[in-house]
Amino acid sequence: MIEATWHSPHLQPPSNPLVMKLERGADLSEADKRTLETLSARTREVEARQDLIQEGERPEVVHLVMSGLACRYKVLPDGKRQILAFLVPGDFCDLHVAILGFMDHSICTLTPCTTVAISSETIAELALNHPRITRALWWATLVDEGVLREWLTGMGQRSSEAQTAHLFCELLVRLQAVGLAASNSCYLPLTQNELADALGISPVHMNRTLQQLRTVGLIVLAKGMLTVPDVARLQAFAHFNPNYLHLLRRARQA
Amino acid sequence: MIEATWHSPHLQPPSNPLVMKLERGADLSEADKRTLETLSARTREVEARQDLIQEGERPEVVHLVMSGLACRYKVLPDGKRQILAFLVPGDFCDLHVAILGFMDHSICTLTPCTTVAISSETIAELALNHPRITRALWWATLVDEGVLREWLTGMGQRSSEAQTAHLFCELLVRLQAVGLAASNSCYLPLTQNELADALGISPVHMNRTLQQLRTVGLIVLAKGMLTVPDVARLQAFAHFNPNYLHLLRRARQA
DNA sequence: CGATTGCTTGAGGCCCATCAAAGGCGGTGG
DNA sequence: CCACCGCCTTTGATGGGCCTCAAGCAATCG
Repeated sequence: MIEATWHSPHLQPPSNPLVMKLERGADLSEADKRTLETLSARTREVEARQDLIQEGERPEVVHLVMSGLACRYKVLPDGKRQILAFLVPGDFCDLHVAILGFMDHSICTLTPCTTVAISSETIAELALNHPRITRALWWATLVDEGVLREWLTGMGQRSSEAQTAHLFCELLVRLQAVGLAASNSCYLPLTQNELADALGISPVHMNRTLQQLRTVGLIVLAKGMLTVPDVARLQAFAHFNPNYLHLLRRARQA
Repeated sequence: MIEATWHSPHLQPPSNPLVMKLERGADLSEADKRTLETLSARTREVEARQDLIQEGERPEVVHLVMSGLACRYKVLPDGKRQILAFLVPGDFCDLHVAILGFMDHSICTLTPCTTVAISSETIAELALNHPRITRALWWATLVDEGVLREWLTGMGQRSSEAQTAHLFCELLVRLQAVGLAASNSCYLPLTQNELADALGISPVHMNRTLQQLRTVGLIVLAKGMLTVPDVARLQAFAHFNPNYLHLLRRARQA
């Protein structure tokens, strides 16, 4: 059962994923961490394949993913879908909407998710009284932009194999950063269809690309579990350089 | 001469492009506008094809384009280049670097440019004493992210013709927003090579794609001048919806 | 007037989309 | 408990979009 995998004991975040993530981007005090934990305490369970927000909406609250997997996406008039980002625990859905006013894309869950809705008043209060947290939130937003640039580069210039390998490297690192991945494996309950929509290729070709990566021994992917036999080799194959994720070295050593 | 076209009298911004742009994202007071004008007064001329910043750098200043055309880009180990964004007058190059610490991509001029370097102290002072300007700067950053999402969507899901048409629609609107385009035409001194690197296709295919758009009468593109005979038709062809540029309606009417 | 840069065109072939269909696998219900 | 169903994955066949290589042309410039 997909849900069980994300909730299985040894992959449960040892700490709050929001705190773990934001620590990578800013120096937070103990008080800051407690504030964030309180903030993310009031959770809500959402089923798989539910829209959290839709394009055009003007949400009053900011959504946050605390467990499960979600994605940003756009749908074109002809029905084609482009997945713009995968959201893992600790990721915000719509921090930007306070300034931009409305969503220019939608967000839906891919697996059952635990989410938190944070009121805009709370965000405003953070901005006033918690400068380090505010900085960390902006850091998270800017990292999202960095990831977007890397995806664009991959889609424009990399082969489908390299692009796929690169995505797996990225997800492994991001899940590790929130305590949801071992050193060379993680639960990744994405369908090939979803992967295809993220990489901009057809599902059939996605399937063949994965088979190719499996055949050469770069990945083991089955039953929602990704294992990377040789992480350095996969990273070399994908020319993966984690700089664009802007994780502090200090935090990485911890 | 490319330089001359950008400096030709009738396309000279009637007002400061930075002010014109930021007015689209926030309500600025007259004092705010004067502050921005003062800020952008100390300009520097840069030749075409010069790097303003390179990947990995930790610039001490924030760069701003006041005239000319520049781009964000990444180069892969095999030498392939992906252009991540076109920067037009009024656009910032590296606002994010104060929080992210280092550049995860490079920026170079495509035409001769006039740029401004703003010290990080000045930015910090703005953050402290000019909340509306600060908000406008964040707005600009978030719009950049929206543009990135749209580009990703185009690269993944649109045909090369639609993607190209979409880019032209975008640039026309963005240049209009800073007073550098007429209602259906603008100077656009991009080589087909540069366009190809932005769209993620080969230069040869870029050439054929442009010919196709010309043949069906959607665009006229020659000598660095883009003319769109029927803007609504081009927008319909590209399924262009300017929402993602987040230009305030209020300002759009002005 | 060579040299450089950008644009254009042709030929051949690969990558990838599309269409179609068959085989797992979990879940449901009789 | 097994038949059935839906979702996902896999496989084959075919065609087209796009890449690469290669060469010719136009415009600009020292």
